[in-house]
Amino acid sequence: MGYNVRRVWAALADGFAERMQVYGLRPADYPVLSLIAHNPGITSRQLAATLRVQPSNMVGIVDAFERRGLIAKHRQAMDRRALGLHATVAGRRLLRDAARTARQVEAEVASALSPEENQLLLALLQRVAPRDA
Amino acid sequence: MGYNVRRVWAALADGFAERMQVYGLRPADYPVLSLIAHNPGITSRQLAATLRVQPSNMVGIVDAFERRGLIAKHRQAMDRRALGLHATVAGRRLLRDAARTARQVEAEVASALSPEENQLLLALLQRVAPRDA
DNA sequence: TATTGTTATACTCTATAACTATA
DNA sequence: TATAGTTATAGAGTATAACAATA
Repeated sequence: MGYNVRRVWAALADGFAERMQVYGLRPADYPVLSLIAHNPGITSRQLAATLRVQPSNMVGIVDAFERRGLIAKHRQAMDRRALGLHATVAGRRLLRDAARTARQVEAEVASALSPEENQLLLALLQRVAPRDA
Repeated sequence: MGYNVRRVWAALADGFAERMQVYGLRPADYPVLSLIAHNPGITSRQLAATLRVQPSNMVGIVDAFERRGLIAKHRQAMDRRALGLHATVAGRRLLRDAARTARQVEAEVASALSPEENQLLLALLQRVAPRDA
């Protein structure tokens, strides 16, 4: 069971990493850009908490996005320590394309099963996944 | 889907890593010891090929096992470059205990589903898993 | 005092390249 | 010349510790 979960996960992760290179994104970059685009004004601290990663590890990712013009930082008025992050038009466009490719990777892996079986697999995985985390 | 596979995999991997510490084993150590115990005389080269890892990465693991008295190396007569690896009594005992614990981790994760549902999940995962790799 | 973003640093995992001794 | 084991090293990825600015 652990073995098979690992194989499926490895197949998804490898295919995902390879396809994201086209957009200049590493696997860890994608969820960060997605969170920023869908939660305008989110801080790097909140990103780290959501992704269960240390805040220091967000710095490089966020800075690279800013240098590429995919996001902009806006110092917040109410708490001048915090930097609200916002996806630019270019960032949203890149994310849209990357998300489409990500869905393709999932579709390819899922092609081994019928739509009903995929739904069933998803439901079973969700019940097995830890409740809180 | 990728998200849920990742969550289940992370839960399994974290629990597994934590429980294996009791035996002084890191996650990557377990399959190596298991392969040696079940394939007496296997070489580090064969281990690396089976686990799809570079041969150089086997050195530290195998040497640590030898230092702990869990395995013994025997220079092969027909090819004096190769070192056949054999689990010692202590190594087999440790593996037996570690394997029991590993099964417990799987059982805990699987406890969210009925036995039939677990079988179904396993079958679906096997069909989604890549054919060759 | 506590928190945000940041720097510097360390550890793990895995990869490549080059060496030695055998073949 | 090719292969088995090994060494040294490099690159991700993620962790901890400590700092300046702000709360």
